[in-house]
Amino acid sequence: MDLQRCLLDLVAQIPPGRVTTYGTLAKALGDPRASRWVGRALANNPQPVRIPCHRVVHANGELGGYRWGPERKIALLRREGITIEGGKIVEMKDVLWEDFQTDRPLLQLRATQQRLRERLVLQDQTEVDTVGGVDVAYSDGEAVAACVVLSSDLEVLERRTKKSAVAFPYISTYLSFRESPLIEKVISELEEKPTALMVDGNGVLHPRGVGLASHVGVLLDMPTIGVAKRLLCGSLTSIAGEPGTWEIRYEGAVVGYALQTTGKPIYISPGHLVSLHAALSTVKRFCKRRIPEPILQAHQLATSTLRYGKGG
DNA sequence: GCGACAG
DNA sequence: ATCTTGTCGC
Repeated sequence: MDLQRCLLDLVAQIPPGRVTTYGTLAKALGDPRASRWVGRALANNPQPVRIPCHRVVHANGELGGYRWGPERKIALLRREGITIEGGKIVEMKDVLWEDFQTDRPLLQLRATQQRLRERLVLQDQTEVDTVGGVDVAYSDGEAVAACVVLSSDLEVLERRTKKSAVAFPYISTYLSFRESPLIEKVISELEEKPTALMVDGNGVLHPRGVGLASHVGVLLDMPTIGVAKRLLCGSLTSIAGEPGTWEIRYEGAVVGYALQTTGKPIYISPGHLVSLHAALSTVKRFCKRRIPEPILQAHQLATSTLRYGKGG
C-alpha cells in the first residue's frame, strides 16, 4: 500500500474555494493521530501544481507552511475565493472540505493488526538459547535491516544485512508496516535460525496489543521479544523487593516491564511464543550495557552498513 | 501552555 | 529514525 499516493489522491479531491486540515486528511486516511505525518508528507509534495496542498491548513484557521512561503499560499487561496485576515482564514466552517472519497487505508491496517493479535501465543514453547537481535537503519529513501545472532554466552554466531527502498512511512503504532517486510527477509537469509528474536520496538506493549515484535513473531512463527527505549503506552507500577524493575499496565493488564539497566529504563514486552517472565529474564541475561547486546550490535551493523556500503 | 503513541 | 561538535562522565 502506497500511503503517500493515497494522501495525494485525497488532497487532489479538495475543490477550489475550499480548504481542509491536516487532521481531516488523517481522519480520511483512517486515523486522526496520523496528522503529524500528513504535515511532513505534504512538505515534500512532488507536484505542488496538480496536487493543491495550499488548500491544507491548520484547524484553527492558521495557514501552516508552504514551499514558496506564506505569501504565495495566501495569494493562491484568495484567488480561489478564500477570505484571509491577519494570516487566518475567516469562517473556517463555511469553507472546510471534509467530504472525501476514501477507503481508509490505516483502518485496514488496524484490521490486519487485530487479525495478527488473535494468533498471538504468550507462553514459552521452547527454551531460549541463541538470540538474534534485529534493527533497521534509514538514510534518504534507503533502509537496511540487520540481524546479529549471539550465543547464550554473548559470542557472535552470525551477522546478516538486507537493503531495500523505504516502502512505508513511520507512523506511531504502525511501525510494523514499515519494518517487518525487510526484517522478514533478513531473518529468512540466516544460515541458522536463533531460538528467539529480540526486536527494537514493542511486542504486546501496544495500543492494539500487536507491536513490531509481535507482528514479526507471527509472520515468522518465531519466539520474539520487544525492547523499546521509550514508553509507547501504559503506566508503571513498582514491584516490591525488585528495585529497578516496574510492571507496565495497559487497560488493566500487565503487558511488559520497565527495566533500569544503565541510566534511563528500557521497556520490555513479549512479542510471540514467549511469556512475560521469560521476556524479562532473557533481556537481563543478554544485557551488558543499557540496550541488550543482540539489539545493540544489530543497530551498529545496520548503521555502519548504511554508511559504508556493503550488504544487499 | 498543555498534551506529547515505539522507530 | 535522522540532522550533528564538542563536551560530560564512568
